[in-house]
Amino acid sequence: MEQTTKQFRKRNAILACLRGTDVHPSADWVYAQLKPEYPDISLGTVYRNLALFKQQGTIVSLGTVNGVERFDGNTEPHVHFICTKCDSVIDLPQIYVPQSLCSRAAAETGGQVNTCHLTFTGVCRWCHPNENQ
Amino acid sequence: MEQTTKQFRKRNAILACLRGTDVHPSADWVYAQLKPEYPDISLGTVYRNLALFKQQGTIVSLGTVNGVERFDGNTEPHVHFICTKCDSVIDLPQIYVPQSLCSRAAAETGGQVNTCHLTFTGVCRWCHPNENQ
DNA sequence: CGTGTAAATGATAACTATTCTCAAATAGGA
DNA sequence: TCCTATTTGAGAATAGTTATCATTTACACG
Repeated sequence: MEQTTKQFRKRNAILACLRGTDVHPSADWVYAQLKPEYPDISLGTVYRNLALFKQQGTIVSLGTVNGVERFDGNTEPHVHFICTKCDSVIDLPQIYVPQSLCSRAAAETGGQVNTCHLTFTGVCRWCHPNENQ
Repeated sequence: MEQTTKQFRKRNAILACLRGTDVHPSADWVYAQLKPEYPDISLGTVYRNLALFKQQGTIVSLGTVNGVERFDGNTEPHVHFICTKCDSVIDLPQIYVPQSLCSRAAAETGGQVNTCHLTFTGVCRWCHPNENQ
């Protein structure tokens, strides 16, 4: 447990940053977040480690929102809402994709199904003109 | 109907190309597809018109697959499967997202829900090693 | 038939997110 | 303290997409 001393300080900070937020950040957001505490951190390091975590399955990619990739430290499958005005990504934790859909998808593709993403887009309550609260 | 004579020949060809395929193409694919018949077509024109159609709602964007945006001429909501090996996008026409999920999403966000995308990823039957047929 | 005007297009430059390169720094074991 | 493998920073390179601008085109009007 003393293993996490120095070698991976920045790497660990990147992972902690992802796990400590629910904004589903981009690489740039993580970079900006860590910059004050690690003034010499490089954007390349953020990209590198995000790619590593993604490949390990430690984090998950939500795909791109408005051209930039967004990540999620919560690897449990869950549903997302994307606001097309402010590009925020919000969890909808009370909505589940029925398991039956996944098994039917596997049957219908005839291949192998690994992930399942249900995503709604629209205008969030803070961007919506008629509901500013 | 003589309106479709010359002014929008390329524009119409782009739309027809999208509507006449089920590969959920990228801008580059459309460009390559039209190049033989329209040797002087420009990639910029393809991008421009795809953006126009998307804004009009004539076509729909599936988001990016491996960094490139993919489009669908079928604007009816339906479910997709993306193969992470060959990047093909396949319709799963027999699977529907329960309407109840959409209304619950609208309720839960407190905003306005416009679209709903259910996407599975995995390995398609042609890329899957144990099922090469 | 000409002419004028607005829209569409081609060529290419510009932009942006991301990846790659490589030398320097670092960690941790011998 | 030295050695080796890994991580990192800085910046170059890449790829997809968008913006620019002069040219072309369609079509309405005379």
